[in-house]
Amino acid sequence: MPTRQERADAVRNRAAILAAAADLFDRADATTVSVQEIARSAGVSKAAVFRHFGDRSGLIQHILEPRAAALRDAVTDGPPPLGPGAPPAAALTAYLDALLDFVYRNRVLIRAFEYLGPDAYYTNAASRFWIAELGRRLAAVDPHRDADYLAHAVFTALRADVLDYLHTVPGMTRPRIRTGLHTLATGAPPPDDRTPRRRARRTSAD
Amino acid sequence: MPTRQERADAVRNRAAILAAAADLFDRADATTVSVQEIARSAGVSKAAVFRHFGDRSGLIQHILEPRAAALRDAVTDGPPPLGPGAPPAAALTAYLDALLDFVYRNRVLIRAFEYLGPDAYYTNAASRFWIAELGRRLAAVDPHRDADYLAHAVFTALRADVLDYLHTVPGMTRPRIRTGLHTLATGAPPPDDRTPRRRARRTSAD
DNA sequence: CTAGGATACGAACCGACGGTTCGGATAGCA
DNA sequence: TGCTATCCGAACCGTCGGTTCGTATCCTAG
Repeated sequence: MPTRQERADAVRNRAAILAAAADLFDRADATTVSVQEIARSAGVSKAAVFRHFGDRSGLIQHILEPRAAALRDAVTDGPPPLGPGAPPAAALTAYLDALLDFVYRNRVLIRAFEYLGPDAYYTNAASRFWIAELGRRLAAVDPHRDADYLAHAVFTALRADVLDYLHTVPGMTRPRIRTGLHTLATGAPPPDDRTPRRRARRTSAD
Repeated sequence: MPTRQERADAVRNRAAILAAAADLFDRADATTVSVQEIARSAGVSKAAVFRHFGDRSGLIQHILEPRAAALRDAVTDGPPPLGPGAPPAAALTAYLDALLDFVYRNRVLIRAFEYLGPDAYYTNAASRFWIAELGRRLAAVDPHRDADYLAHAVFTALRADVLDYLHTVPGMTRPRIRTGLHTLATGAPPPDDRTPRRRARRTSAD
């Protein structure tokens, strides 16, 4: 029994919801966007949103997934150093840079996801993949450290809310965060680091 | 004009609310405890809770503050190595241990606080104090690293939700987290570390 | 082209949330 | 004892994520 073709209005509405949601999530503070708003912005009833995506979490995942797929492909099948085959140190550097970039570009959406529930950020399939891969690359660089713990710690430092906070409140620039992140993961700045060396940097007198 | 003495029932109710809230928060998942529940458990109306503490955030802070005060005093005025006067490495080790212990003991309450809002965890006065002190001790140990960034990263690794997750999902023990945390902060395990050395530790086959 | 059954639609509804309003009870003070 | 500032709880508010259900729409078989 062949499944009936999907109704045209259903296809249209789902696309409209996705577009409206992506737009609203990317624009505003993620936690303040209600499903009601998204539905209204898409010209659709709230029930339609829940029918298509199950719940708020499903909607967010549907927007985030295609964006994450590109990075995942580059990591598993792309050319080195991000893809497989590069020497461990270069592989780790490229991976950290790619993750930082990805989280930063999608930070509002990821924050919405983090905010879903206590462990939502860590226990979803995508994050588990990133963490496992991070652990592998860390272990390849230095098998003496506890790569599993370190992977979780570094991944935590990559949380969207953390990056957002570091950027807006203490005003840390992205290169500085990048340097700090690499230092955290490897004990040394990345090879091409351009941030000035500093001794006993003092907190700015604010 | 001398202020009238506070009404006895007001004093009684405030104490009852604090006790009930502390109990509920310590017991259950922090994010699921509603003000309604607290009020009912204290034998008081919901309005009474808001009258005494302003809002949910105020209530949580009122419970957390006295617990934090003890640690803060030990850090600023207590005997070394937690208090001032110890050599930098010992001061940092003691501080990390004290923070880890404090967060772990009060993790449910702190999670409730973290959950209040996006930057609530970092921007409140107490956290700013812990982060600044952490930065100072980190800088004293190694002035070459970016102590300000590192302080934020280590403090993030000390978030209650992170510790809770590490403990319950990947099943990391507290000594292991402690070792990882010290390694993160200093590049080496704490001097009295007892966790077995491991090379290329593999993720358990789950 | 049309009839009919599947399917998606939105309006109305649900319980619970944090927070507010307000008239009435009550405790402190003279 | 009586006045009054204070504190009380019941009822209410708008909004949230999520569900129910009668109806309108769309695909498809004849």
